[in-house]
Amino acid sequence: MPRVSDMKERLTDAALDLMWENSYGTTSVDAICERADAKKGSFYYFFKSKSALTAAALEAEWNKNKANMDALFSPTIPPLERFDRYFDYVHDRLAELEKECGSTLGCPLLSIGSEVSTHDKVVRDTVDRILDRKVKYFESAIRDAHAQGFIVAPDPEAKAKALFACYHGTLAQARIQNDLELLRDFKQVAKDVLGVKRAAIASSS
Amino acid sequence: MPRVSDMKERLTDAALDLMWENSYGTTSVDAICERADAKKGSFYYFFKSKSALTAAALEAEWNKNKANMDALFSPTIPPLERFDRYFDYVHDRLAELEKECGSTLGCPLLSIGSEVSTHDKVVRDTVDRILDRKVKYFESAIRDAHAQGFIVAPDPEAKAKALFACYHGTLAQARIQNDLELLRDFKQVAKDVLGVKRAAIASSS
DNA sequence: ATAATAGTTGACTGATTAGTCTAGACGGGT
DNA sequence: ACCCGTCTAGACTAATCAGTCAACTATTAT
Repeated sequence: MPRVSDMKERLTDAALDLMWENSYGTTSVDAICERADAKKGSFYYFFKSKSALTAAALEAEWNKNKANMDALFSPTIPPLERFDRYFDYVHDRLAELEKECGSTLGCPLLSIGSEVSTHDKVVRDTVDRILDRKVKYFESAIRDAHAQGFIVAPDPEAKAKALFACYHGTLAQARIQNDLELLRDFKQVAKDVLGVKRAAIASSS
Repeated sequence: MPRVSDMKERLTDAALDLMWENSYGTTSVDAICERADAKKGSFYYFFKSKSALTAAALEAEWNKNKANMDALFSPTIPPLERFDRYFDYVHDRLAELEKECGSTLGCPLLSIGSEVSTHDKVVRDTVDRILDRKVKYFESAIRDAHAQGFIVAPDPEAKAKALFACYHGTLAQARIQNDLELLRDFKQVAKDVLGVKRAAIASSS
């Protein structure tokens, strides 16, 4: 088997970077090729369309992040702490990206998914699948928290979906308003959604 | 002053419809003109660019809906009931649109805003401004609910932003997954976020 | 060394894009 | 009747788009 090329990865990386920073629609195949230092021919050797490349890019990103997610949501960590760590992690990553590109980027799954969902089944199904996987981390943390008596959550799946949606909404707002600070208060919002008993709140006015 | 034309409104209506159903990027000026039964010349007589038209369309949509929002969030209605009515209203409207176009569309401010925010200052600022106005309805309802002792919300602005983000996140998920049912449970989520005292919950398993 | 496979090149196509421009149609005020 | 400002018509441009293709190069297993 001759030649081993990293072109495929260069292309998916380039595509995700550009689409995350801008959008699916404004990211042209030419621009992806330029950033990946590829030519058109290589692009269409590996991917049959821009849409297929996008789906592949999202899957690749997921694979890169999976180990990280597994660690953040490790059953060895107290369940409610998993959320705090996860929210911190996302915040820090977005802060890094903000330094690089000057904008608060939010979640690529959400922005690309929302942009494309009504007219691109391939990408939409991919986004759906990945979101499902992510929500499972929430779900099992919630189930553990319930079992350990930290919260009351007889329906962990519904709770997980609700919290997930709230978090992504906050990420979307942060992107639109270009303001990472909107994520700051989310840990408390999460506790409200989860129904964690409030301890001493009435300290500040 | 000769001639009064409804073209401007036809164009903004057409633009919003198309962009809501699909996206900013996939909605071409030609397509907008076709749906509005206009010619290119008319388009650029009224609007200096696609971007300007989009901003105008979003503002126009806001103006159409403002009276409705005022009614839904009327101070004559008990504050927590305002939210329930609003969520019902949005649900019903999205259900209608779903019948017409076969997809759950979510919130156009969010999808267009998220798509465009990093590279179109005109549209982005417009979206920002309108979102700010909408969140004010939440804020004053929360303040009233606090004053009347239904909830504890010493910082109504923060609470309003949090609830708003959660709601929009849920709308975005519904769009991506093409599933309006995701909105069904939101009233309870809203109560959790708001910190409404739970009454009889432990009825179901 | 050579053949077969894996990957690369870049010119090309035809469709579509946002936006321009000139000529003229319409309709109310006088 | 006719003028003038509002609006419309639609051909046009130049750029950009996704995608195609046939020729080419590099690598490795034999």
